[in-house]
Amino acid sequence: MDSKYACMGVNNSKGNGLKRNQIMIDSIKVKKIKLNNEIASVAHTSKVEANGCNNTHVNDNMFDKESPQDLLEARRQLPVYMVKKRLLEEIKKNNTMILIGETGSGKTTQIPQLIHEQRIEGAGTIAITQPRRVAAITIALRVAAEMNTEVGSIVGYSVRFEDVTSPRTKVKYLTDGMLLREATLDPLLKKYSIIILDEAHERTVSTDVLFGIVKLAQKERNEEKMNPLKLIIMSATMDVDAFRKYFNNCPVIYLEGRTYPVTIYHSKMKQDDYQYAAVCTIFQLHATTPANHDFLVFLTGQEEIETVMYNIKQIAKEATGPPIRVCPLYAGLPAAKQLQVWRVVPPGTRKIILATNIAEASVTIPRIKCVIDTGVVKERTWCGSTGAERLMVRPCSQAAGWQRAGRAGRTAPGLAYRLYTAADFKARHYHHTPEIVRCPLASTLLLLIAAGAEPTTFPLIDAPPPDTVKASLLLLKELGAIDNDTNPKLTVLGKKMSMFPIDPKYSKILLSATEYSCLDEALSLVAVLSSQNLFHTPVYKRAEALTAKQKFLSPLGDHITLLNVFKAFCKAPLKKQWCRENYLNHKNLTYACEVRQQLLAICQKLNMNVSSCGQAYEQLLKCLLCGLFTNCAWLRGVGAGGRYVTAGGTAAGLHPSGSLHTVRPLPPALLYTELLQTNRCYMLTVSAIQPQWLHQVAPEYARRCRANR
DNA sequence: GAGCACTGC
Repeated sequence: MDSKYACMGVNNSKGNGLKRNQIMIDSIKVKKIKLNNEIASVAHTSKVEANGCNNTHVNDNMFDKESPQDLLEARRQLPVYMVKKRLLEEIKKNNTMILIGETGSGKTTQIPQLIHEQRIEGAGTIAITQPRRVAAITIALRVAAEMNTEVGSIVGYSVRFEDVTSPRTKVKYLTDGMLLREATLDPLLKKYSIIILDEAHERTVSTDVLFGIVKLAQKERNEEKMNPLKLIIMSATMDVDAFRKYFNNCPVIYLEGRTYPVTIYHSKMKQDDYQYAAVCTIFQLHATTPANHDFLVFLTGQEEIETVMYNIKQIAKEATGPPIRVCPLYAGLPAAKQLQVWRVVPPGTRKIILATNIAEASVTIPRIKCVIDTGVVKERTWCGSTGAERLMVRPCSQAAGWQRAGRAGRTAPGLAYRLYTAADFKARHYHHTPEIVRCPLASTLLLLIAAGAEPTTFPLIDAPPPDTVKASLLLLKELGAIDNDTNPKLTVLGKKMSMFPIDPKYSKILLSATEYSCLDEALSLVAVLSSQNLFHTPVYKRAEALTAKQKFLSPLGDHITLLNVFKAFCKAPLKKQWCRENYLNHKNLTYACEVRQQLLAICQKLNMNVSSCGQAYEQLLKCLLCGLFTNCAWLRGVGAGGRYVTAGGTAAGLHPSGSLHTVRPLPPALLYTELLQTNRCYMLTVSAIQPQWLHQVAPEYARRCRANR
């Protein structure tokens, strides 16, 4: 092996016949955990990878090939199946428990089935939450196949836009966000007798809030002598001490997983340029390893991936070794291009996948032999005082490092090259900071208040900064959703706002739209604003992409431009082709259409009149201001040197990618959707407004703004 | 005249 790398613990396989995963040998976490019940310690070298994987890429045919006998045999091979008797005893005995199961233990697919076979759930339903919709869907399909039943009957799933359950459903997989939505209608979650929160270590805002919801529901149902609620917290690896403390020292059970050993190499020296180090490592390995070894390289974003891809292609022309197929993989990539990653390459060709952390947990790529881990991740941070967002490249956590390395051991033993030193790795945080302490909280708080909780006393494992809570409550007060910001109660408007699965600023826009006779347009625009970027701009086709965008541009600003794109998409007969020609993201536009339908259904339920403002866009912009009035900026100075200042006093510029960037004279006042902090502070998705509109739309806020300015 | 990771309702 190249001397650039120091090898860590390669020969740690135990002599007792247990071929343990290299990742688990570094047994920090096993030692750290004080186990109440060490139930299972089963390891296998079976040729079949456990099917309990939580992050399967969608594949409709995946489950059809196996006969019921095959399925049963596969189930029996799973570590969790081997210890089912003791596990079930523990589940019956304890009302709350934490279950730590490594990848491949089968916990997600088997435990709900085992519980149901024993009818432990009684008259209620078993809910199993997942952070991602693909996971909820594919696991439900798998479990239905294993139980030899149709999905939607005994086994079902519920995700946004899709509810495949029936009154008969006893095992229900759903996204954590979906269960949270259900909690606003029924905070005691009465229809469930057992709730399993899976992938708890990911610490999404929804899971963190659900912890509190289910804890309170369990307590209250107990006190009111209602049907009891059993809780199981499941996770791969996690900060068990914090979780145990939170759940009153409940028992912890450890289940061993089943993955293949991955040998980890660390860089001996600190690397100053991880991109360069990645390219060097790729070609060193390329020259020395067989062509059928696929590489997976973790990078931080689209631009970086495109640059590295370009460099690889240039160097490959002169390098020795087999032919190379490079595949980019990031969320913003159109779906058709993403699929290249799963396509089989001709024999003798090496596949090199350049991915963001989408490949860390969200999708699984088979046959990866080598992982090259740059050790960095792009993370969104949010500045509460200015409201600006920032994307920063930072070192990833140890947990992420293990997760990335593990991607090489899914189907066979693998190798992982870390482009940072072992000392660097050890110095890192074990986990990343939970999302709830670093994001805006207005929508979460509105949901909590709607679910009858008190925001100030609600139990959370990690409390968000008090300033963030205060600012978010103030915003809800200003939007008219709550009556006061110390002991908040929902107003009539707030009750309606909480019914929409979108940012409260956006639901306020919709609820104001009837007044401006523009609900038709507002629905489209809010749907687009709630989706991801509609424009696809590859670095090397920037000019073409810009030209294509011209025909949608509106001099009024980005909001009307987005509306033009959306309207044109709805009319286009051949949507996929049309999107390709116009450098637009078909997936995100389709998603926006689905969101619009959902929002429309809620508006109809509220008896709102869907009228159109036609070309009278001033109406629409005033309506936008009803929800976004805290996002105004005013011109300071004149001419090209004109600068804008936000209500919070932050100096901000027009982003060059926006529709208003070249418009002169500069509008005296602007409405922006987001603030982005890079080298400078930029306003994103901006429209021009008349300064007096703010006084018409939000007089109280306008007065306070003026007083502060 | 710059550059946006990933989820979810």
